[in-house]
Amino acid sequence: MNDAETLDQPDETDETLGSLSRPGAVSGGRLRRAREAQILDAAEGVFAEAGFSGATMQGIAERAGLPKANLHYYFGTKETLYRAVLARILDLWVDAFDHLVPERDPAEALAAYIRDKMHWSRTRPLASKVFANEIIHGAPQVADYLSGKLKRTLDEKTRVIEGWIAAGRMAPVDPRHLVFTLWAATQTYADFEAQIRAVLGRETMDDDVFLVASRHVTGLILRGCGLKPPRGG
Amino acid sequence: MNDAETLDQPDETDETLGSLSRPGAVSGGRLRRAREAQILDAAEGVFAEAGFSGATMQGIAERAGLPKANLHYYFGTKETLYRAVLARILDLWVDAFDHLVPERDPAEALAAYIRDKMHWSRTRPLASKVFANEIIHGAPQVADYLSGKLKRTLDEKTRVIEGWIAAGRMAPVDPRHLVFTLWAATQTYADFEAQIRAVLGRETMDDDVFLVASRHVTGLILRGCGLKPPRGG
DNA sequence: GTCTATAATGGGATAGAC
DNA sequence: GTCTATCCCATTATAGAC
Repeated sequence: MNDAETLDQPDETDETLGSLSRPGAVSGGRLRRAREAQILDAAEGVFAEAGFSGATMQGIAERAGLPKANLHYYFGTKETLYRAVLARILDLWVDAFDHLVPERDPAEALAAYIRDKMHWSRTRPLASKVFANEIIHGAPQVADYLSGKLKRTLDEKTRVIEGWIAAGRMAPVDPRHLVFTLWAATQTYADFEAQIRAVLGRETMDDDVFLVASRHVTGLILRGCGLKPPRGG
Repeated sequence: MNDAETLDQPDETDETLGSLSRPGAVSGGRLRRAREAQILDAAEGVFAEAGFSGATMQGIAERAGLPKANLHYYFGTKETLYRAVLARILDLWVDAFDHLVPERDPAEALAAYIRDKMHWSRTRPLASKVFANEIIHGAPQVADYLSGKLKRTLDEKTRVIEGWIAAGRMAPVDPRHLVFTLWAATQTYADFEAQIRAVLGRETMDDDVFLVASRHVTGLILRGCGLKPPRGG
């Protein structure tokens, strides 16, 4: 199909999306890094709003304030640029799972995970949308990341949750499906923001919506797991 | 922007996507209806896999086993065909809310709603993906439906849930955000199926996955609402 | 490194025969 | 009503001047 194999680097410690700069380009150069970030920011927005096929290099160039040819100079092709955007998003999300460790109180750990995920939905909704779009269309670019690094992380966290359950510290919930629900319940405030705004009759997703949403998700999930919220929130 | 206004029919009883056949075409004709369904099925699949921009009329035609020009004969433009696909999906989903009525037991009502929604994720994942894609990209075609009919339905069901809470029949949960969580937790098994399969290490989403998923979502949400599952499920 | 101009492709839409 | 052949535009990518 496509060259998705080049994304998979099972021999390396980190199974991220791999080498994303052009073959001949050295990574250094403060100016280069700044230009790349400028282009990635613009691309994230356009890919989020239009999808991969709907996005145009011209549109990304205009949003970045650069001529179109510069994008090709820095990233070669539209697909490479798209993969670079995805890689940045995965880097962003990988850390939230660190809260789920055996020694921590389950209620505190889950509340912290929800807080972090809601934070990214609030501050980086465009990144979330690009990722959602990629998954809906069958994950052609990130399939190896999902079945590799992400699967191993989920397996590890599944054991943590099973440990909590075995110790009687929370109700017997399917750990993997609990995580699916956590992903869905938090990311919906970024991905489906248009629907939520519409049915709430709001022009914008303000802080107060996210405050209520965070309290709701935390309370509902923790009660669902037989836990009490750690704080008055 | 676009002609979204034509979708809004505030004076009619039903705020669906409105007249979707071509202006001159009479609706009758058994053969016509069959051909339209054939095209809509193919279009749903291609739009789900590729998005609106990524989908090609050629690809839809091949999937339907028809020449490309026939699609234009029946639906005029690509956008009209896309709107017809969306309209069919909304018709499909509108009924699940009927379970949430004041006189019914909250646990039974919510469990029935979850069951129906999981059923659609299981049997019509492509439809769910087309809708998800539309919302992620800002709901350009269904904005009026969301802020019209769907908002009114949600407002009505909010009052039902508030009634249950006021009567002490369930825990005090924000009704609207509860619905957002229900939508997210059920539709994720259709929309994010590629991710779920990848991290579960499965080639296909079989019945057993949906069985576990349904039990999980029902149990977690009902406990989160301070309710006990109505059956042994 | 940056930009203009252009080549090459792909796809939506339609004309017109049957 | 159905289908083939074709038009025309938008878009990716690149050549080559600066």
